[in-house]
Amino acid sequence: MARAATTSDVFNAIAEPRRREIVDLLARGAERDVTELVRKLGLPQPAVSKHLGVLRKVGVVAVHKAGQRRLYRLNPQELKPVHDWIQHFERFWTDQLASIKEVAEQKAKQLAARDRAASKQ
Amino acid sequence: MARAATTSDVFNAIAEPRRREIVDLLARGAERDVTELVRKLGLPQPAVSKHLGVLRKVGVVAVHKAGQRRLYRLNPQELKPVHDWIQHFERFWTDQLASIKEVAEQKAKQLAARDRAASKQ
DNA sequence: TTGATATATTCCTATGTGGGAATATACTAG
DNA sequence: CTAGTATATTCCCACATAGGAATATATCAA
Repeated sequence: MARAATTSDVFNAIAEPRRREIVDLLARGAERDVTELVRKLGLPQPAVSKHLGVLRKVGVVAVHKAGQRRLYRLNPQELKPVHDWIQHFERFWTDQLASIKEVAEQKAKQLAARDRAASKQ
Repeated sequence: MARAATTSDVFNAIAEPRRREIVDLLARGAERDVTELVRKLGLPQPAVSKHLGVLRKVGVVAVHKAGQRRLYRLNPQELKPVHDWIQHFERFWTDQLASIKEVAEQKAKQLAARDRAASKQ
């Protein structure tokens, strides 16, 4: 099999940095039309339309027509699977802080013990 | 340009479901050797080794030799960029609960109003 | 109508994929 | 050393990309 399609799920869709930028832009504020996104991203318009197409297919963004423009908005609940998955690992970097502190304290104790042993000789 | 390499960053590395499974397995517990992962995943050994190679290159897992086996462990802090990015959208689904409730209440009001209007005719 | 603007689509190509199969490498036991 | 076990690597292929260029489609304005 080849690599999964970018449109196969959210994880594949957001693997592309430009698409994450688009999501970021749509998160901060209201709807935006394509021209606005083109300007902010500094990408050619067809590239932006294609990225929007991918995000549309996985449901991360939604469109509606407004005259000759198309207004895109974020559909944030479609990002939730990513959040749910990554959240399981949150404890690791919280615990990590604690364990780094612990290790440091252990080392300090060992050094102190060594010093005491050395001074006895 | 073609699609970015799976080894180019964490986002691309974890886009593959099997690799997320591997991460999940390594998250629940201690180090595991390849054979163990092969058994749990039900994949051919070369496939597992290749997935581990990708995760190694982006730093999500680390290996050390133990005799003829290689023990893999999770390197959770490398997942943090994903967490940091997705966390920005957390507010959306918290707010969403509130807004779903609101919408439901609005609809109920509208239905009630329509019923009242109908009964007046 | 015609011309301009906004957006999407199509065609192209270089590239990297994931799985299968086979093989290479490394280590261990006897 | 030899056989066996554990793991990685190589070669294959069908496939989907992302960007570029060109074009199609839709809507507006005059």
